[in-house]
Amino acid sequence: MQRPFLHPALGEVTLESVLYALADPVRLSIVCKLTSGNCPMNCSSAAPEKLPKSTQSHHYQVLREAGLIRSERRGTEVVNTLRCTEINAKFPGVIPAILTAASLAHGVAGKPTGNDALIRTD
Amino acid sequence: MQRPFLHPALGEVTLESVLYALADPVRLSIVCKLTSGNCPMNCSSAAPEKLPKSTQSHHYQVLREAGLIRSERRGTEVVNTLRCTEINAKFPGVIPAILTAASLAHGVAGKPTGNDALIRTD
DNA sequence: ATGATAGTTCATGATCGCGGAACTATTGAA
DNA sequence: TTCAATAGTTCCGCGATCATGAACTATCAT
Repeated sequence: MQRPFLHPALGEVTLESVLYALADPVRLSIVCKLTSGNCPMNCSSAAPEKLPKSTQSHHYQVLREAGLIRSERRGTEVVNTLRCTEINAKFPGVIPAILTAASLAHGVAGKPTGNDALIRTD
Repeated sequence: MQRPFLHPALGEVTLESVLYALADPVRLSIVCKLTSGNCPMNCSSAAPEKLPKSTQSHHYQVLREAGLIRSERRGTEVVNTLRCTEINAKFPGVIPAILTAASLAHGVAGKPTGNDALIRTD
């Protein structure tokens, strides 16, 4: 727990890494919880239950390095805040549209490569 | 070349798979070219040059299975069209915001996990 | 000090993605 | 028709990435 958190400067944040970070159901649900709940929220309360701590930690790292969240140590826990105003300044409308779509699509469902039930057309 | 193309019905399309598909610089540039150019466009002319055919083919498969493009065989080539009106009906504003951000961010740059030059904050 | 809590780091097995090589299908000559 | 060219696809192997249990670190309360 000694290594400091590394956050990209806004200039380093790429659209691709933001999309990549949000393309995972776990991370998308974390971001949704952070938007809806009282924003400075510790790791385990924003992550889905029953997910191993180590896995949670890696997901937070991805979100952090993508520039989506800022993490700070507060005693024994880590509180995370969205950097959505910053990101929104750089990529206008992207985050709001995604979060709206996520809540439209009810709660968040499906896996990154959910390609069941494809229909043939050729 | 015999297996027919499989396209997900709109109901099967998930936000996560759409974001995942667009999180790759190659695929994002393909989608950008499809929006800007005359839309029904064959594979090699929409993909970046110097990319191996097999890699291109895999990328088109990802875009197709994410529901972002529709592919049809026309003689010896495959023409691809965006399904953006459909997708936009399901996830309003997401695709336009991403495409706008992509062109803002100049042409398209950076890699999915581009985490160089992080700054320390803790 | 001891234990509890909250999260990180390490190591490893599973999965994924890229790309070369071989293959398939279609078109256009000879 | 056969032959070559064109446009993609499919197979396969290797390297990179991901998820998770186990061990570790840091902080707080008693």
